[in-house]
Amino acid sequence: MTIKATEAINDVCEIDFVDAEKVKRVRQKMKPAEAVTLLADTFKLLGDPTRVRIAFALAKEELCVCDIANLLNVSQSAVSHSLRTLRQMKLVRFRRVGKIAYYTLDDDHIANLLDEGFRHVDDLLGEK
Amino acid sequence: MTIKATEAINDVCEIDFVDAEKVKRVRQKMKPAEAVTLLADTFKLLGDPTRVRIAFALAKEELCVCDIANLLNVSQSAVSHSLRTLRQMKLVRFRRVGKIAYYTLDDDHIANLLDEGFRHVDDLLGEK
DNA sequence: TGTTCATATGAACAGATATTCAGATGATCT
DNA sequence: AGATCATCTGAATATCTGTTCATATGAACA
Repeated sequence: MTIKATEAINDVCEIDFVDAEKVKRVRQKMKPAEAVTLLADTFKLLGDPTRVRIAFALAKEELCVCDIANLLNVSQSAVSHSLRTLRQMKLVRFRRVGKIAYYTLDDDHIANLLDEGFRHVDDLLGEK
Repeated sequence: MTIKATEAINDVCEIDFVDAEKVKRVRQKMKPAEAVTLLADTFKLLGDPTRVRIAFALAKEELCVCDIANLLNVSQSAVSHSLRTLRQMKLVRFRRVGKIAYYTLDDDHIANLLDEGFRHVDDLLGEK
């Protein structure tokens, strides 16, 4: 049994699938494009050392913009920009007390992602 | 008790910490720069829909380049480029059988990251 | 009201990135 | 050896991204 591969993209090998059954099985498990895009956007957000550090710090304590900037030795503007994108993607949330804005992680999943991620890199760094 | 903030970056508010104790506590918990950079690079790698789909598919089955390209409807060249970066960062591993290269996830942590990530976005998408 | 302070924001620039294209490599088969 | 096939790779390009700079906002306080 063979299945002709799509020819929409000319660079794709125009042969039959190497293992059509396997591909079929995987295809059924794939997530909808909407979820994939959203997940990629979430990872992309964490794909920056400054934002990783911000998120990690906020996983430990609720912090205001100014303290984050000082803690990480990054300009207030840069922190604010980062926090906005993190906010837009619902990774962090904040409450305002007077002129001070206190930020926290909005979601336990994010703390879990960071933990699992650090476990991964610790393994990598430990291998040497 | 007050601690004078660093003045290295002029945009940072040059005031004392809003909560010096809290900042001190967090600072002690922060991860070394090396680990942070590596983690950010890992997230960055997953911050792309194509690579999320590749990694997710490889979490389910071992697949060759050609089948991945056909499955995801992406050019073989693009898949190969993506796989190389995933390989360099030790997210995937491959074995070669003749001319065919079979790829799998190199690390359970990555599958866990994807699972936790999809749980997060499913929550987000469910809220609407 | 005027000043100071914490935060937010828009524009702009430098550096990074994903994809495409063209061609290389190395394995299989005739 | 020559042809075909799967995969890899370098260069080029168009797009995106993080930071900075300058400025705006809006709260607190004198």
